[in-house]
Amino acid sequence: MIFDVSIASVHAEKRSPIIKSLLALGPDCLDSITYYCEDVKFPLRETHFVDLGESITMGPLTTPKKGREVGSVDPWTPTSNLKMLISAASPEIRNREKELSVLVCCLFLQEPENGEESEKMISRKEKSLGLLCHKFLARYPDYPNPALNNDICLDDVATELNVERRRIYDIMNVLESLHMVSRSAKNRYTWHGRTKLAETLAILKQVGEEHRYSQQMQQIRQRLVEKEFDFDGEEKENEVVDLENGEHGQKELFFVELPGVEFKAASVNSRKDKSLRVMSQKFVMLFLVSNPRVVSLDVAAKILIGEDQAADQDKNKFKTKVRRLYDIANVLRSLKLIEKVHVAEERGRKPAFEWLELPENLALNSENTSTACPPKKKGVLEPRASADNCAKNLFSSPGTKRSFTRHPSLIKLAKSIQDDRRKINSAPSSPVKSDSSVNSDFPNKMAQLAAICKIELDQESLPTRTSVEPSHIPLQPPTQEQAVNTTANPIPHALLAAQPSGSVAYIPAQCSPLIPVLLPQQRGSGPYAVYLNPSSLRSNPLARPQPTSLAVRSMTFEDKTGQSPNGQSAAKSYTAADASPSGVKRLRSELASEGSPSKAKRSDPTFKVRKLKCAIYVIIW
DNA sequence: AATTCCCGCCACGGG
DNA sequence: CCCGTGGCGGGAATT
Repeated sequence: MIFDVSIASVHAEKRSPIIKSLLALGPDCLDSITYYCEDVKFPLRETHFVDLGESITMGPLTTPKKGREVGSVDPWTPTSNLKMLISAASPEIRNREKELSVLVCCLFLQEPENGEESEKMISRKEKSLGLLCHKFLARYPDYPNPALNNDICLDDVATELNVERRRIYDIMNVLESLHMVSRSAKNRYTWHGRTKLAETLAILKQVGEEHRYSQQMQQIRQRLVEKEFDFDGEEKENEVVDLENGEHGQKELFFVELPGVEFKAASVNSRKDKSLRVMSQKFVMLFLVSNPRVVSLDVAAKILIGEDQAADQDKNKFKTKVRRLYDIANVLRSLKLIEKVHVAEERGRKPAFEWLELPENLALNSENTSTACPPKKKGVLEPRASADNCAKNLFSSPGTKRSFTRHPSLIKLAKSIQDDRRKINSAPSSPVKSDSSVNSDFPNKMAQLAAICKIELDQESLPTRTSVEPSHIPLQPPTQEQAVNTTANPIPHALLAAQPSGSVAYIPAQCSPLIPVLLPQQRGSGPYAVYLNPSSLRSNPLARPQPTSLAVRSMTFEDKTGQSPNGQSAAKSYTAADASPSGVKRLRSELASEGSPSKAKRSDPTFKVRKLKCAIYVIIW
């Protein structure tokens, strides 16, 4: 049996990391991967990967290449693989009953060391705007083919991501501020991805300079410093007045548009609104303009206020502004444009964000920029760059030249995916809800799970990201913003370099007990659970009962009591309603909006997992 | 206690 | 008046 490997509902362009991740697990690990189909066990490994192996060299998993790497790239380690993989997971999985489809999901759970606390820490994070944005972004390619249908229907998105509409607006607003999307009509957006990003940022930077944001920031910082350092006297005399001096008096900044992406529906161009959009743009400008590309929240908030409604008593205004900034920051963060850091200060630390350079910009503007082709990633990075490109080619649109032979079945696969995608995109999408909602929330669970895993990973593998104290300060006048820790990147390299990348030993050592998770019980060729065979990875005395798909199912969906069927407490499920006090409230409002036809039924059985270590999320069909 | 930021009420403007 | 938008701030969850 030959299986094609693909990652359902993750856009083709974003799949290669996942595939690479699988490959990087190493042959020995692949050996131990097993999948179950109707309780029948099949060996996985080569059947799946030989296929791809033809084009995607197994190189990465043989020689880690530990040498010097370019800073921005994660070292090629299982951990980073998993992280990539997880971040690429997406909720959108359409029913594809016709095709041979196998869903693979390996969940590595760590035994609850002392299982009591950490009971429900997931609830809030799992609803964060950043996470939501992640899920949203996974559905679309970074560089969409303009010829294709890149339509976005808010209703569909909201339904599929299982969130209130309101939240989608938040995301769309900041995406629009970067011209990653544009409103095409009511309830409709067009996806542009990152094709215009560099251009937009260039413009924003320019506008930012025109507005002298750099100077303004400097002033504010200055003020803050002396206010705090100088006997904290109350001489708050020097108002924010001179900020607006110059001919820019009250030259309110409106939405910065792009030549190409004008406002489509000639309706929306009113004044008042677009606040979030504009604020987002300003926020970004601050980064582009300030020299150490770090801006703290309060400074940003001050500037945004000062310019908006001049002469407005702060305090509450300030607080609100900061709230909005968090919102914006969260989506910028999931876009990987900024990252949270802290600036050192006498009074402890201040929250701040640091701009992350676009990989696009690293390659300068030495090539044609008109195509929809993503900028190459500079082969300098590492050997796996070739595999990367190749993987990309495997799934990208026809026409792109590829230097590898594409296996016939892969061609078919790629085509299939695209057809599928087309179908999805062109599906009727008025206020009509997705009919086949029977299984429509399964993907959500998957994504949720993966997302949760990601969070866990982020937290546990990057503990130094925000906690390191700056030991050196640039020679320039030490504005607080400059005292930023810059150790974030180097650390992982140092640590991980020590251990062989893609090492086989890593998995067993780190992720001991393995619990398979999922899945939906659709008839036909529904998804099936796959997991690493514990025995082959590590002799576990408490050898779990050989999980059948049934067992798996019950483990994740049928346990409402919070007690895992087979005595395991690693994975449970519960309904949103009984999960928290707020659930009651929500329930009520749900009932209130019952009548709305476009309102998706919010049954929200959420996974609760404790001590999640890492997860693999693969879909095969 | 401070920091984050989710949630959803409700206003606004177009149809 | 209805509905799509999205400003806004209470207050809960986290740190």
